[in-house]
Amino acid sequence: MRHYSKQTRVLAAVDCIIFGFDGEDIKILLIQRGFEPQKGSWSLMGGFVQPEESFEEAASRILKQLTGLDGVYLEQLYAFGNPDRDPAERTISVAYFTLIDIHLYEKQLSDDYHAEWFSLNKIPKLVFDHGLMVEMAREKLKYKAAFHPILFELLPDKFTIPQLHSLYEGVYNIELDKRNFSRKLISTNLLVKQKEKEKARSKKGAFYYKLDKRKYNAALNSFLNFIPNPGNLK
Amino acid sequence: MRHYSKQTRVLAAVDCIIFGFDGEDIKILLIQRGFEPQKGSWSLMGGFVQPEESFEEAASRILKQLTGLDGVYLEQLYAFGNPDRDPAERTISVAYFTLIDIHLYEKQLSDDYHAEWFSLNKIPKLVFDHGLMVEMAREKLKYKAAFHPILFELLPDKFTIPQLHSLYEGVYNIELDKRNFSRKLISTNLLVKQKEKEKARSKKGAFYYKLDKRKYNAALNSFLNFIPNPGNLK
DNA sequence: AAATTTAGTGTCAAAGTAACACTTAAAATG
DNA sequence: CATTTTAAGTGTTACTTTGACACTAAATTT
Repeated sequence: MRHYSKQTRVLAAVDCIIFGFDGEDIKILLIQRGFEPQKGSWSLMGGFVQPEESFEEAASRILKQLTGLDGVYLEQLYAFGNPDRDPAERTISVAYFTLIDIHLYEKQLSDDYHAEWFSLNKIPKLVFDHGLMVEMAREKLKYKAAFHPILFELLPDKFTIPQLHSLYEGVYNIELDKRNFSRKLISTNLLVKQKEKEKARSKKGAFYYKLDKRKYNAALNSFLNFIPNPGNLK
Repeated sequence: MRHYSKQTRVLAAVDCIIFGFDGEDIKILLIQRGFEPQKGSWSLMGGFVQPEESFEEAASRILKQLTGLDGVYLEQLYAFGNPDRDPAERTISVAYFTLIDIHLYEKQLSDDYHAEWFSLNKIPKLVFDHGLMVEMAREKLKYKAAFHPILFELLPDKFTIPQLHSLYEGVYNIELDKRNFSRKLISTNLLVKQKEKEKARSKKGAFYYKLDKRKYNAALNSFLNFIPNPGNLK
């Protein structure tokens, strides 16, 4: 079998933008880089693609390494390939964005990486082009969540409508009328009301809901419309 | 400067899915592969990323090589990285999809590549994973064009509403009511009516329109809604 | 002059959207 | 135990958007 002998080869990496929601703010999980160059700087979790791996497998492996979680929402964001993006050697990176239930992470926590959650408006300076990756991931999250019910991935199994409400307000950084929001949510028919209430957040307590998994999986690929005047996203 | 000496390197390529519209059908431009493996098979136009190039620069260069065109609509589609996608040697490929005015191409034509336009429903078997790339590009075109006015990139400077109408019907493979379609189009305020008519397509002739470039550039990033019941795209 | 072909336009009912305010449940307070 | 506090939960209305639908107008061909 012939090879393309005259072409130069490059390193291939993946980096993960990991989103979580603690009930107050949208956050992303960052680590302190453990090796040179720029050891000690804040960075996305990433790693090199191994010889037998696809990009997606590499991203899953890296995600599992850091969070202990399997089977989380994972979507390719963009391939970054500027020749000088890593000063050490030409390295292309395929960025993946992932949505996890932050509480599951807390349970699985095995902190070999000095990982920390950062609110989106308090992201520290990041290595290489990771700042750009985060920015693009944010945009994509906004864009996609305006039409597809992906933000449920950030919530636990049981959640309340007020929780969802703050989540959407946080992602879009706007206020949403709770009556219209609630009506829209209910009318998707994705939610199944539970009998128990969540009592931590308020005196009255709010009913828990669960996702109807079957309908949810179908709805992931259809167009809902969660955001009024989606106007100028991305 | 330290290097990541233990990691394996891979080849990096870009491939272009080039869409055009001849007034009848949506087509893509394919070439006959000029080198092994699979020399002579139909393939997307592609090439290796050079040491000083970003992905986007590589895609522009390759596009220019084949079509002679500069400054065309170009958007990253997806990074393909399965270990065995190229049997010769591990090669990752970043696919770009591009929209060109097919008539400009005809003028610039310099056929060193045995390039041919193929209607979307008559795509031949393609090398490697190029068939998958084309499929994803189609999906993305549908998805994006449902909300953003990108299909104008496929038309010449002056175009008629009936032309636009067939274009949209072709992309979505549905019939669109021309009254509603026309109303929607006009109400975007992106179109400027010209005084001349196009007379080739019909006896009565249809007025030409041009894009209001300023409004168009703004509108590329906003949400319009060209397709009734976008229902289940992608 | 008549026929053919495609461009271009208007109405109306239904659905969806956004704006808006009060009631209710439960705990905390005095 | 009565009152206060806090956040949950719910309905109405005007407006806009959508989709279904059919006729007239312009120009060429016969």
